[in-house]
Amino acid sequence: MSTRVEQKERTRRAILDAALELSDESTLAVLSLRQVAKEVGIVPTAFYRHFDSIEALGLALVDESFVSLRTMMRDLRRGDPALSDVVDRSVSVLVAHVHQDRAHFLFIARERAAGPPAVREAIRHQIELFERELATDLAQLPGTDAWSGEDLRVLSNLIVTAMVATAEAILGAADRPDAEKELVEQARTQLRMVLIGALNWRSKP
Amino acid sequence: MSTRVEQKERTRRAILDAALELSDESTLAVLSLRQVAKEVGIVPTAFYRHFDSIEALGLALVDESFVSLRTMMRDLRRGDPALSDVVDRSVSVLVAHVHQDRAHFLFIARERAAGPPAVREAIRHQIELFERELATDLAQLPGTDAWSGEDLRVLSNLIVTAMVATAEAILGAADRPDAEKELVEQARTQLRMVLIGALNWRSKP
DNA sequence: TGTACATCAGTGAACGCGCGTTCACTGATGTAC
DNA sequence: TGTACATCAGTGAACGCGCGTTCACTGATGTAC
Repeated sequence: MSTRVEQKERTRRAILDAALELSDESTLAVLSLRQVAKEVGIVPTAFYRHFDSIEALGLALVDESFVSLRTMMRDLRRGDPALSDVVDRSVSVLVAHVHQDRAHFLFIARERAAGPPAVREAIRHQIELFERELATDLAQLPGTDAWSGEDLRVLSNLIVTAMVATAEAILGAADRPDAEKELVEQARTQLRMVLIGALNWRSKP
Repeated sequence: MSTRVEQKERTRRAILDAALELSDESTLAVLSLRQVAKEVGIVPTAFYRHFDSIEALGLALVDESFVSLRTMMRDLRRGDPALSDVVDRSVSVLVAHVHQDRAHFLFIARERAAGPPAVREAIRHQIELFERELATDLAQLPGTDAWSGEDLRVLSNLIVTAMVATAEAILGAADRPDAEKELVEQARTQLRMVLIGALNWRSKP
């Protein structure tokens, strides 16, 4: 096994980790190549051996973050899709992943609104893929036979929007367990309200 | 009437407008005092006659933006609170205000996620006030008698979250009227779904 | 196995630039008498 | 109304600093024979 290749990969990882950690406190937009290099312990010019620019680094971080989100999605699909406790389980899995992957969630939350256009677009696209997957899952639930594909998509969008907002609120409530507990309860109630609305919904013909 | 005071106010306005326009393309965090001064046509040091820092300027812009949102809220409350067309009217008013006050909405959308901590907190606080007002309005609707105050708050949060997401999506769909039309239709459907869920909801005892 | 050469991640000096902030200033506007 | 003084928004030079990017380089690792 080539030591040189391994070493390069290790440095690349260190750059990604440093950027993630540094953008925890501000934004990719104010992150300087020199700050990242200093944090990693390399000279600024060595950065270019790994990425063309901070923006390219940002796109790599988006990819990486959504790999983690897909793992969450897989966790969610595992187990009984019965409606009874699907809400509680979904919210619990979301909260667990927000804690486990805090840095990635924080990164996405920030850059979604304020990142460079290419980064924002990449995030928007990934969230849209997410919504489509959720729509497919929802179509499996009993009681959705009368729904149009369009209405399934609209419902998915609403659920994803609410879950994104919950994740962002939980990130903001770090180290305030009581506030987090309230947010979790709120998210569960909201999901239940939405599902009750959904089950009483009939698509226009 | 003092010309000196008027002139100072005019320069202050010009600084606020320039900052709003410049942060349209990026974020407050990367906005430099020198850029703003250049845009206004004053020397950088003159900035300090009006604001202590870019962050203080940001807080002033938050206040200003929410004045505009309160105008929107007032527009919404005007007219018949009957449930029949409350959804269509609410979404229409939101869309109209997003267009009319595009710069302010864009500013809030960005800084809400990526602004300096004090700015983020100010925005969070204003949105919370908003939710409370909405909860008060919802309590006037027929069919909510059986609701707890807590559930009213949770419902308000869900509605505000969905409307914020709609506003942000519309800002992102600038100059694509067909995409905007779809977003408007989606927002209406989502609000109807949520209200149907709400009307079939009974708070826990 | 040993040698000669190629690769390439990381180095370090240097550049011109825009930044926030300081300071003493200017001159038009405002005020007291 | 006229004069002498005070106020203060805006000026302009200067500072030290961190920035992205260029360039020629070094020396350990990898490869061909």
